Amino acid sequence: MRKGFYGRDVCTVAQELIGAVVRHGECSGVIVETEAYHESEPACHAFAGRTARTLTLFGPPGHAYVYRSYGIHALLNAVAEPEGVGAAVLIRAIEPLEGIELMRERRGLRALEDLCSGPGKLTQALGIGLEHNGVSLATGPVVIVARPPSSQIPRTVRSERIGITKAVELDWRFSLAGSRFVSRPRPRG
DNA sequence: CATGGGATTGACT
DNA sequence: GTCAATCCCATGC
Repeated sequence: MRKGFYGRDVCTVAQELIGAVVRHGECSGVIVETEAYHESEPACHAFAGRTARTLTLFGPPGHAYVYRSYGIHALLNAVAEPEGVGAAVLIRAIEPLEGIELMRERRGLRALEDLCSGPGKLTQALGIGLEHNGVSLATGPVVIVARPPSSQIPRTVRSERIGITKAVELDWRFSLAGSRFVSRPRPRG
């Protein structure tokens, strides 16, 4: 992504990441679903302030924040807002693009729609783990690349975030309209 | 130091 | 629809 992309309002970053490509090694996919999290609202890990766990959330924008969820899954976020502000965009689903056979091996599945249609699924498919916490998304090994400027601007749908118990009223979930690679429950429309 | 809950998934009824 | 698996760490005593 261009310089300065991540250091802006986290919702803007979340919406504009739809259509970008995330890549790790030979595997890649188009981002079709994201959620924004900000230190000002209680669903965000940064809400409680700086801790050992959330340190990268407050670090420079454009780096990966990877953490373990429910003791099992690694979830991939892109740190946003200026350094010192705790905010990140959760990558919730991607449309598989390259390295699909390797993704199928890692996931133990064949169906394209099931490979990366969830935040824990896509990290497993791409081979992303806690060891990638803090890496730069510009230099890798996990990178996010902008969609071609000539390509059409993706039509996005805005809805409530998934799986949280606090600040559920905020419409901070963004997904690619009509995509069958979005996680469930699907946004209305 | 003990405890409890979580930005989930997959297997099963 | 229900439910267990499994680990990090924030919180409270």
